[in-house]
Amino acid sequence: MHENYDPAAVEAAAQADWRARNAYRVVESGGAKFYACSMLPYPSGKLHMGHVRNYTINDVMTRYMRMRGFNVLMPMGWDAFGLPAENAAIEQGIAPAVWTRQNIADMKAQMQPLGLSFDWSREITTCDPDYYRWNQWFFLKMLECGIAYRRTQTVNWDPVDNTVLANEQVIDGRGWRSDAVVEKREIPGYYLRITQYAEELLEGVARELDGWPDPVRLMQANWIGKSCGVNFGFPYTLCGEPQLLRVFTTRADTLMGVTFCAVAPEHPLAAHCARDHPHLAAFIAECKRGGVSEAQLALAAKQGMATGFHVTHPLSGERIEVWVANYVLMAYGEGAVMGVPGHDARDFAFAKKYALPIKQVIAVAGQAYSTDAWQDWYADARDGYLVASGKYDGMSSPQAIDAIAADLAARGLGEKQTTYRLRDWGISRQRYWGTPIPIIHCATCGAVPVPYEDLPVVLPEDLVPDGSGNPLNKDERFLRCLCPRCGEAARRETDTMDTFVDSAWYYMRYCSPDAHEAMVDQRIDYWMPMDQYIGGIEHAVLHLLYARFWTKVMRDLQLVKFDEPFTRLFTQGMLLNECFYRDEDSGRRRWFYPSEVDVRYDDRGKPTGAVAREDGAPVSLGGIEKMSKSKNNVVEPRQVMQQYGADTARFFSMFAGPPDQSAVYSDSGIEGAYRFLRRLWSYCHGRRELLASPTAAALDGFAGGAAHRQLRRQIYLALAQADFDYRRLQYNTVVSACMKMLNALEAAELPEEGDARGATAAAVREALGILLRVLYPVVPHITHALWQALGFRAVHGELFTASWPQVDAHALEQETMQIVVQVNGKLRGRVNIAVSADEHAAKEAALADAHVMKFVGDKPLRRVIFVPGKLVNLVV
RNA sequence: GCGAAAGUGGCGGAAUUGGUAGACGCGCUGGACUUAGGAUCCAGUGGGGCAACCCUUGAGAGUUCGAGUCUCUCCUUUCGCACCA
Repeated sequence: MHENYDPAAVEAAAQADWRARNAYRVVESGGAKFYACSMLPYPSGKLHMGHVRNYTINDVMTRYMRMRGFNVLMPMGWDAFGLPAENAAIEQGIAPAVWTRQNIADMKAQMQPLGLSFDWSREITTCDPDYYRWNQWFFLKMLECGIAYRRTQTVNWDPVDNTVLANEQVIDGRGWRSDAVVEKREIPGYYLRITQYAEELLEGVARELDGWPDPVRLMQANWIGKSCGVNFGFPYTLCGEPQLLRVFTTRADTLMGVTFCAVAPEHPLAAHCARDHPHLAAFIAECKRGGVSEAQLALAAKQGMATGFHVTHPLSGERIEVWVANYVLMAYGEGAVMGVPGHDARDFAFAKKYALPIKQVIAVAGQAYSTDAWQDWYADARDGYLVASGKYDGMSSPQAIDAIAADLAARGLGEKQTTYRLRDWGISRQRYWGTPIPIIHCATCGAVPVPYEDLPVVLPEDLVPDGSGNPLNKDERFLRCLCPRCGEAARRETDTMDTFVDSAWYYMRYCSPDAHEAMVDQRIDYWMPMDQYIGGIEHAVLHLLYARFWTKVMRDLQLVKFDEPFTRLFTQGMLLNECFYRDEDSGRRRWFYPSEVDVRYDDRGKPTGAVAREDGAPVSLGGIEKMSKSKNNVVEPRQVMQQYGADTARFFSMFAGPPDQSAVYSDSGIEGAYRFLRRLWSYCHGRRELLASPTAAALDGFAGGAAHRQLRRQIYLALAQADFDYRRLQYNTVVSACMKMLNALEAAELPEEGDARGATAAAVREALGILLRVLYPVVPHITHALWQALGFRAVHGELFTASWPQVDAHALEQETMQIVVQVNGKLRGRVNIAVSADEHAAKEAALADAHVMKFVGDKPLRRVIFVPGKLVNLVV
């Protein structure tokens, strides 16, 4: 054993041992299984300190569960399709396939030294044909059963680059590369009918996902956005034919307050009215300009224009004018709304702007209604009753909704309906680097599915996008094919699938990555549903909802037997860093790397400012921010690992804060972690001879002195805390428990001579055996080395197969204990009493304390509260 | 605008869920050892006060023998949704 801790040597040796033993390869062999998985990363090529934290959380969890006896699966893969590879291709002229595979190799190489216990034999790369062929296969299955279908979609179109833009590529209504004004275009695409599962997805949130964080469940529920109301129509006549202008409302009770109707600019009735109305046509065109993102639409001012067209009120028979309004969404409900300015804040504002009549039909006792200004109670459906509504007068809102819905139904004009905010999932992307949609377009047969036996449709990997559209459209080798139905020459679909398709089911493929004949095989019954999924909160809605939907479709096609894929979900926090800047004379803001800055403190340790090392002149504190290149506050794991080793990086990232919250990187925190590991090493080095000496004293008959008993108690108390915190995934306090153990060991004054030597050796051996095992999941390398050097391996086998230490209840026992004495709830003293003491004995002990008596005085005792093991409170 | 979460020393954060607030670490102060140390070790470190004591978990109320923890009203920050009819 070397005297000094040398992380590089320790870590290389430990990893060599694990490799030689194939320590993390896992098979489906009986026993309780535990499947824990981190969301698969995009291979950007750079490993981030944030990755280190995320995967260490996963690794700590699984190493702990292995020690608890579980058969643990912890896989890793790559979300390898997507836009960044195409952007890199445009910038660097490299094929996305080459760029992506190189990045994967780089990232894997950076991950390796961290000592993560992945079973690499199950690695998945989503751009491999062996993987994405099952995207294609399942897509065809979904087409067969009607879950997948084709329809037109509205997209952002860049008329200069001739390409479709994602919402985030539209900046101020212009293409991010070309700067051309973006148009909306209608093009055909494939959709998945996730709305068919809306109710089940919502019920699952409420009933089955109790292992998920509440914010995520809430976000999913809001995203699905169920609302119950009435769908009905306003009759009108068009070219002599009776028609209905259908609307959806949750407030049918306000139907008698309707003073106008409003339709979306894309509504067919709007187009009809605009034919002889150039002003209206111009207004509609104006509304359709700009991006399609909803956030942009929401910021636009409410505008509308009357059409001059009228419909009939379904109950009163009044003539109601139809308006076109930009705040009505074609995609929600019927693309048309009834306007009730009296009881809807938005309609109220609209009516005020265009001088439309406002009619009160709901009253609340004690509240005065005025059309001058909006008040929140106008829209309240709880306390109101109907007025000016004919036969419905006096009803409560819920009663009126039922009565009005029944009357509409009786006239054949409407019915109660449940709608969802959730919309079908459009999976077509006019992009090259993705899974080809397995469809062939034939001039006579139309869109024909590729036969199953012809899968996979392989994506050519040698194309280099240049920014002007999808290169597949120019690749004749790919395009040319024969129609599977009529055998004539045909062309392949060039759209590819959304990358959310890849991530919707990859975690199932880990269970049987080598299954060549099927998407998944029977091994999935062993591993799934996953016990613990780990990922960022940013995936709270889309990815997790798509994965749940995909699972339910797989279940309905009898591929799997479970309803929900992820039993528990853990959302880990981000790693942030300080940043520093100086505004230069040129007006430019210069960001300093934290290592270029010295922070100054006053005598109390309060920071007083910071100066740049290069010139000693002050710099400003920019606060704590997400690590980003532009702010110069990125820390590369490589630097930390080279200087201090992987264990220090792991230890720091676990100790920095609770794993579910964001944490701040700090150099002194890294130093502190390194200091602890060095102390641990040197303590063990100092005790190696004691531990090597033969000892007759077995722990069973261990009767050592008070110092020995105190040490054992401290160690086991810390073990109990660590075990509790491992179970609730609070690894920062696990680390703190380990620090307490080492502090206790270092502080213990144990005899090392004569008869007591054996007892001391036994106590220290027991304590270190526990400490090394508790610390192992966090810092597996140094503990591996110390376990061997101190002779534990010879007795108990390898550390990575060791079992979790049990708390010895006997060691925690004590004869007397300190309890707190309160007088009127204020802390006034501490007394030692027997553990077995009852309330009476505790009271007597408390009253015997001089300091306590000072506060009790001769006042009569009104009440005594005794909490065994904690305190006694004297109420006077 | 709607919804959610969170505010604890100079800092990161503990407090096993109503029972000793500030564990553990960082930083800072003093000391020891040193040619030197930004290495290591020892001691101190929420605020006020000479002291007895008093105050202290964003602010204010409330429930309770007892509140960081529960309730209400504000304030601040972060996140999510964003015209959802």
